[in-house]
Amino acid sequence: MDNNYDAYFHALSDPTRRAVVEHLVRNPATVSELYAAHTMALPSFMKHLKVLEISGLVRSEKKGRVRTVYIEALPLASAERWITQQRRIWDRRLDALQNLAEHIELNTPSKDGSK
Amino acid sequence: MDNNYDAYFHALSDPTRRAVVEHLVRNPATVSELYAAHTMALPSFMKHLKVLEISGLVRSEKKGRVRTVYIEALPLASAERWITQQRRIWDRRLDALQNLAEHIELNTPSKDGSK
DNA sequence: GCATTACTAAGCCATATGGATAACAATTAT
DNA sequence: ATAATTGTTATCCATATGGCTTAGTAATGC
Repeated sequence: MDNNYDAYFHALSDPTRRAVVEHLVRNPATVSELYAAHTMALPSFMKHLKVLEISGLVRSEKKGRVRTVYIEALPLASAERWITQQRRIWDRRLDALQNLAEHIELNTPSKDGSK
Repeated sequence: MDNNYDAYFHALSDPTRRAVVEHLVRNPATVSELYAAHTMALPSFMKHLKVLEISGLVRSEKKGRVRTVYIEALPLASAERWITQQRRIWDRRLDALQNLAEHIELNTPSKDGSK
């Protein structure tokens, strides 16, 4: 079921790597193109790409001396689903509490003190 | 705008911490209650809680000797939104490519070789 | 008051992380 | 053939992380 959450979330926990993802969802890009937006040394940047690739969020192919990097949609969707599911459970709980509050309000004696 | 993505995603990159989140979206819980499901030493577990709390994904209050932990909905939603947005951009791109493909197909000479 | 419960603090340790530099391919352009 | 481009490999470094133990403190229960 593609549950590599540790790696997915770890990969997304760094701003450089999120910037790469933000680039790649718009267009595949070569290492140089991706690197252009950043100021660190290239080998440092390459490490980030490797983290992304090992996690599975990204795939790459080398042709000649140029490596092109592509986003992988499924892992991103998988990470999204985990969060969405948690939020949904939380939302349902809020609803339940809300309903409970209304129910109590309806059955609570008002100012007249009637039991 | 509550953009603490580094901390949010880092917090979610550990299975122990995700388990805590999964628990807390259903119910607030004390440290002991949360700890019950885990086998590591308590101080190790506490470190995970601290990571969650510093990130902002979680809030806690101490009453007497008991600390109760609550989920914070907004950061979770914020992390979700970041991913959702990336996926949407990616989806739109796919649609565009799909449309392009159809367009080309319509305007492509078929077997008869007609121009 | 004393024991138990529920954390908290301090410090140790091995490994991971995020940065750097230097040197080395391997392609492609001139 | 040489030079320039585009990565890659190998090391090094400081700090962070995720685990541990040991020794507290502060509330509560008996």
